[in-house]
Amino acid sequence: MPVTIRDVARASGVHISTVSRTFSAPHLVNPETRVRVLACAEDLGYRPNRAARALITGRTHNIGLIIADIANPFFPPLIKAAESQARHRDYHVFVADTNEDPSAEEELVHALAKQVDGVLLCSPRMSNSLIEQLSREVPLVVINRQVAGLPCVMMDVGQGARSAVEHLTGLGHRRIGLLGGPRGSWTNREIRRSAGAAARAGGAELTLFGPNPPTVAGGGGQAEQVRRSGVTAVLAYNDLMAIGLIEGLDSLGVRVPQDVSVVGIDDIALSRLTRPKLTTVATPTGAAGRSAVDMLLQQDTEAPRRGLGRSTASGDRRTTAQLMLQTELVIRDSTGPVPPTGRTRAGAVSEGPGPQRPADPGCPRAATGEVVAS
Amino acid sequence: MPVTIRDVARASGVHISTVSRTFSAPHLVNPETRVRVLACAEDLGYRPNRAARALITGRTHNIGLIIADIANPFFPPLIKAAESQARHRDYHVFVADTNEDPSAEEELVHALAKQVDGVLLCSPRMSNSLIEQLSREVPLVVINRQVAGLPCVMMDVGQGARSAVEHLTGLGHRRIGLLGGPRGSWTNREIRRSAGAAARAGGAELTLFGPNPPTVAGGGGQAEQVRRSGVTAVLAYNDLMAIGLIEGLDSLGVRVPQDVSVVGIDDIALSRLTRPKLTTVATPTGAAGRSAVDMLLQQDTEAPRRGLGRSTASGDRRTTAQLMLQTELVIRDSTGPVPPTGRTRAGAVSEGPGPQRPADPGCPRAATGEVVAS
DNA sequence: CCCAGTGCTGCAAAGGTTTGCAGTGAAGTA
DNA sequence: TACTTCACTGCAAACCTTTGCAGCACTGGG
Repeated sequence: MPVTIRDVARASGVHISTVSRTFSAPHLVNPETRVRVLACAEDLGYRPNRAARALITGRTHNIGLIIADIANPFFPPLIKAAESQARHRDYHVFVADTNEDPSAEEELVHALAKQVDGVLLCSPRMSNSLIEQLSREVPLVVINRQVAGLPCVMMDVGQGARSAVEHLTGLGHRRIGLLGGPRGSWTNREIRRSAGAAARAGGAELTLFGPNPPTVAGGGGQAEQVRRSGVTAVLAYNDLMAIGLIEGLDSLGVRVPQDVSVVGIDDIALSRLTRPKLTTVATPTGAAGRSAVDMLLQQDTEAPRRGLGRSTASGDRRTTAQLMLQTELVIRDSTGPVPPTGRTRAGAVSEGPGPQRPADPGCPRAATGEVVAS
Repeated sequence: MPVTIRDVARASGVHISTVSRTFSAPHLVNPETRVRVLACAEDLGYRPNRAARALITGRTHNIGLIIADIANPFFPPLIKAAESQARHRDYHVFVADTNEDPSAEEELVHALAKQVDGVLLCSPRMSNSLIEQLSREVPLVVINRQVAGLPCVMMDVGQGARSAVEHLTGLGHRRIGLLGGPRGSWTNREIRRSAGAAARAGGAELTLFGPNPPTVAGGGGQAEQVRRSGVTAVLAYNDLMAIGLIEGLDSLGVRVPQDVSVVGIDDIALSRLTRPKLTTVATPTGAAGRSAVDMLLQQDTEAPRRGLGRSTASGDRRTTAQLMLQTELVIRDSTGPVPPTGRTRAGAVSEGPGPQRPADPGCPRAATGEVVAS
């Protein structure tokens, strides 16, 4: 039923190789023949079978993009940017979602392996060693994570976290919470490290809440703990969690930013729509998507799949680029000066009663929180 | 460099067909041989080439999912549901985004055609005839649209629009705006038709604003026109536009729902996070994704790709299922009674000065809006 | 002793395409 | 005329699997 190159050859009275060339190297075939073949192909509705073509050329002109959670609005801009960049270079992007599940990630890399020319691994949750192993099966570019020997594009979320914490200490906050993200996240480790250092430098104490799923619910679920801990400001793993936390605090009667300041990370579109508008660390997601595609395609054209280049197994560790993109703190309405009644060690000046803090049931230090730095 | 079945055969001292069977029909090979082959395969890191396998079996175990705009939070739940359903049946889903561009849709169907066993076309913007034509190239299931002769899963957005308008007329609104979606959208036509009928039945006048891109910006861009038109309530093509409209109205000093009521469609997660919480028509996106996968896979198993079944060209139009899923109005905080000072024809009782309407510069009727029904 | 059956494995064709090489005929050159 | 060049086209191998069929060595029954 499906029409093949053979049908077209028969219909137009030429050999299949001529039909093939009509599509993949038109300048090699006589113009007259070409139009005839093209006409027949059009007639029959022939389309070259891309799978069969890939089998022999070793090129699919597809890119796989594996995403931890497509429902997180952080990713769509990255996806769009990658797609647009790929389109310019005549590639298609296939996206797959893993539900934050490491085993699904591995599974998907295998599934994609021979159907794409390379895979963009976005915020992977699996182990470094597994990633390295998979990279022998198909060219990989890792986004939002650093793994040695592989091309990576990262966002300098450490710098962002530092700026955020400095912003908070600058506002007088001395007891800051860190709303942690998912286990296994490189970004999470970076944030934690840098925020810890910045807090120490600013004379503040950092309390960790987590790990949590990086979702609105994940943020909201810690509202009670945050309230009880007595922190006056929180840096969240991402905007979604920050928004969830604000929601949760709100329903507990804690106002943002009057009672507690909250800052997110990512600067998703949504962060401009909530009330209060979210102070957050903007990450260059579009640039990340574009760069990742570029790096993959460059690596791909450098290393011909077939024929020469029979890379001498060892010792040709290509100079794998690792790209670090800058982030930027965007100050909006969810952060403010430390509340007058807040028990900050630095002894913020009390300016009268001010807004009433919610009841604090005798648990002035971290409730479930672990003190990371002080 | 890539290790093939031949390498494994050589290493384990058997014929390639035995290796093949070890993976695709293990019960046909001697247990001893099997473990030896498996060991060698493991050793060499062999993975069957899915593209080559697909070439001969005619099955890829992949499903393509083409989405109009991945950044629209309406889609992720559908994608997730489809993926999970597919996973249960041992299929993978590849998602592709078209940026609401009809030509990208066609392009993508071709690109996916031979690399998947079928394609789910979600909210397509191309013409019916083109869709039918493409369906001869690869099995198709259409979501959010009705096209004759093809399996479709739709949401009864007409019923939803009707409920929404009835809700509004029940609140006393007699001048209702319809914030239209993108050109070429089946959903848009359905909404318009049903909303028009419901308005007529309720004695209300319906004013159309649009078409617009189905985004926050698309909704916000009509805020000025909506204000000038004098409508007291608006039904938006989707939640995103509703939210954008609310934002836009807010910055014009028009309050929702006191001055104008707004209802969206889709019930995306975001609609519970905005202030005011959005009244909207909930659409069963998860069920749609699951059903679409089921329909595709059923159709796929019915029709063996190779060998028998050589369908007699005409006359075997399989009874193509068309599924209509129910929708439901969710009343939250963005709708309220018609404002006392509103110039409604039904003559709502004036209850004193009430909230001041914004200045209306002598343009009491539809500004750019087209009256659809009255 | 023959035959059928069983359990496993090898053989080779098939799937749709690309591509190096060789062959064709015609035109151009000496 | 003979030789080269040129533009085009056909041939066949190759890519990596799967799978129907046949062959093999045994076993057990008649």
